[in-house]
Amino acid sequence: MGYHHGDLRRTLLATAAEAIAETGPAALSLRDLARRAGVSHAAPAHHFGDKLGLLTALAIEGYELLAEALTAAGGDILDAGVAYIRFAMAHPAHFEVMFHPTLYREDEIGPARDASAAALQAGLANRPAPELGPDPQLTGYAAWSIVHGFATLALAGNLPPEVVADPRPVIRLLFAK
Amino acid sequence: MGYHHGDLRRTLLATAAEAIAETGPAALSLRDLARRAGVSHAAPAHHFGDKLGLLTALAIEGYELLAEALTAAGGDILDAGVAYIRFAMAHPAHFEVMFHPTLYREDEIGPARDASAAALQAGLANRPAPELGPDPQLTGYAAWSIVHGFATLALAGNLPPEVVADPRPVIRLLFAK
DNA sequence: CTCCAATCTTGTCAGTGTCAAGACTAGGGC
DNA sequence: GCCCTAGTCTTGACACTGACAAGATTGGAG
Repeated sequence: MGYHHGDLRRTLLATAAEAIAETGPAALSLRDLARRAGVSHAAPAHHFGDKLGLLTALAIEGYELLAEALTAAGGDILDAGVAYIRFAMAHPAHFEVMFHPTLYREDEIGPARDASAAALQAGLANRPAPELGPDPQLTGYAAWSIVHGFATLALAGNLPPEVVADPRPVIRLLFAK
Repeated sequence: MGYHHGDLRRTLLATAAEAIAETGPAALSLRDLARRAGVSHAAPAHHFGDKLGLLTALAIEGYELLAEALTAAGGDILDAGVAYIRFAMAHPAHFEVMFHPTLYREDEIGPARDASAAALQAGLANRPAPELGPDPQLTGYAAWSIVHGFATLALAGNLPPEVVADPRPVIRLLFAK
């Protein structure tokens, strides 16, 4: 740990994720983050420039984590779907920010975003052709929609716990013949 | 048009919806709304109490609009799904707020919310039994997930315009045998 | 005509994001 | 050993925001 604080950047990102998970991005306060980290109110600015910068960094981190989770899930699209939902539940703040472009600078997240997209499409490609239907691309959007919607609804508290606990049966309905 | 402004309440809600649709809920400013409406900075407080109050009113309005749209769509669940997505695209700010409980007071939206839920379940009940699968409730969550996910992804700019233009083929994939 | 309740204004306060300027620290070149 | 530069953090300031209190204005009921 280097100087006064050492890994302030990491600490701020982690604390921001906590705060957002509890009270949402709208209530996020840089000064509050600084207080929790024990630094002055202007310290965050040095690492992230401004608030958008911090949220941009969070979004990038989120896309990287998602890409990892998806590739770790292997080639099966069902497992990828479950991994997608688990990621959202495990990192609600990242997930929240990632899909709200007004919260960050979209032009800075390119590479990280592409990595996630590639991981998603890879999962789709490994699926047997008959299950993909006549238009595989449409099936891809349907799959993304169902897991994304499931995750979003679960995070907002709109799905009962027992359903959230095992998303597999719900996802399977899209591919069941 | 009663007093100085007349229907300030309605104007503020409409302007808030515009502002949120453009820059997101986090950037919403009561003082800015007041300026746009041509009233003093404290005028909104009288109608909504505080910021949460305004967003709560928006959420209620959203649930009412959604309930209307769903019942107007008739008994078919495919049409209901399309109506759900069209509602989200037509009223992005309402939709955004409705599904972010940290933005408003959940204990004040009961009735409006129940009306929407009832309209949704009615659509599901009118569906022929074989399409609902072994567990109709799970199918309901799957249907909700796919249309909600589709709407959310579309609003965040993650779906190509031609797919958004006609969501039907994507939704149909869930029920196609 | 009076009075009242609803609506809006003015004034104020603490809290926030951002910028500018300066202070401190670590580590490398001499 | 010493300096000096780049990176890190602090201090101070400013405009803006949400919220509160107190007062002004208005339309309408009686």
